[in-house]
Amino acid sequence: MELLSFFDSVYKITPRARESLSSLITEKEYSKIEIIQQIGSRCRTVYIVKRGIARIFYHKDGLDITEHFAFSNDLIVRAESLFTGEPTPKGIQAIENTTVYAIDAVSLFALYDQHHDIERLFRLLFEREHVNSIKRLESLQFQSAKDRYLDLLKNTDYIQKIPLKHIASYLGITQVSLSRIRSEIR
Amino acid sequence: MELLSFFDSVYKITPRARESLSSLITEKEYSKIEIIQQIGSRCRTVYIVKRGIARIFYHKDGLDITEHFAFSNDLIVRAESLFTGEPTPKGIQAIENTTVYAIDAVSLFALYDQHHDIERLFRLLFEREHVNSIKRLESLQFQSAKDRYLDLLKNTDYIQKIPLKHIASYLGITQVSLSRIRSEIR
DNA sequence: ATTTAAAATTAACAAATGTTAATTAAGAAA
DNA sequence: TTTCTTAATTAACATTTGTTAATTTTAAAT
Repeated sequence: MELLSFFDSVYKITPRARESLSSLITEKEYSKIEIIQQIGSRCRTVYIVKRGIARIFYHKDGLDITEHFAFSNDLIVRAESLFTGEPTPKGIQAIENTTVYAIDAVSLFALYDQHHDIERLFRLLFEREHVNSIKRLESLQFQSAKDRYLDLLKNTDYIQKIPLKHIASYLGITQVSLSRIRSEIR
Repeated sequence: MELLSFFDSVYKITPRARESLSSLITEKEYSKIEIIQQIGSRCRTVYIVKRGIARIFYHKDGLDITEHFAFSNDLIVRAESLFTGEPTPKGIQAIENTTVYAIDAVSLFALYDQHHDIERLFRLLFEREHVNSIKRLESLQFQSAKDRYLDLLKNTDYIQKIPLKHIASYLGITQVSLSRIRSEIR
């Protein structure tokens, strides 16, 4: 399975662990716009995008805000819920027709006890997410919206497949501001 | 040791593991303003604040920007370096006279191999940091500077011990803007 | 205590981003 | 295609935040 070789590239686990882990992995397909996890739910599934694009979003003052985009091989979890067990005001939605690998979190965490190396693999995977959060923090803390947009253009393929309203809220600005920035650039 | 009971409250490890871990823990004192880790270095130490206040900071366009504050029992690491091995443009500085527990990261990671439960303990500790990063992201993405300041006031004791210029950059605004916000509040 | 340097405030003006509303463009459904 | 709905753009004006510089306050050093 493609996912297992991706995992291998992060940290190689024993064949036995690999066997146990692969039995937890299922595939799910979602069509464009479809909700993968409802707002307000608990995060009890670790998703990894196989193909397509998904986003984490929430509502604030009636606005729809995108917190995160995920592309191929990206994890997509609502960590503030997965790690605490608390419900989260955030949901997950497919932006394109999207296939994800899904791993039940309770079963996964149970496997951690039996296989030290599975816990390590996922520790390393989540550490990458952690670093991503920090990078994003840096850009939101002290870059102008225009610079954040230019960085996003530079670093993110598939960007043209994402509705601009989602990009705007991801950047922390209104859609109108993003339009203005785009017109300044050209 | 106080630190070990704090660790116990997060995840209880075996006495043997506890023994091994405690042999790695040293204490260091830093006086106000003193640099704990230089900008540009690699993060090879996990610090936990015993008492006092420390910050993670970096320079951007000649400005000093505070990315993070740490108080008693808070971890303070430059995760983007600790988890990747790369140098980081960030440094660590004591804001008050500060005592930290220091754990050498290389030795710690070596212990992970021998003690599954030590790896788990630190996984859980770093997960908390990860969740903190996400919370901070939310506030920077779509709250006004005034709301961010009010939240900080509400949630953070000792805030009055931190120079306003550090608070301003932490909030992603200039010191002048923070002064303006403070005068509006009263 | 006095002096000195650094931090915080204030004010005036500039730039960036938000808000509302109208218009155009794009995409989905029939 | 044609129609209809949603997304994106544009414009005008409001608000927030930035910039510079002067002033006051606070804290450090002597």
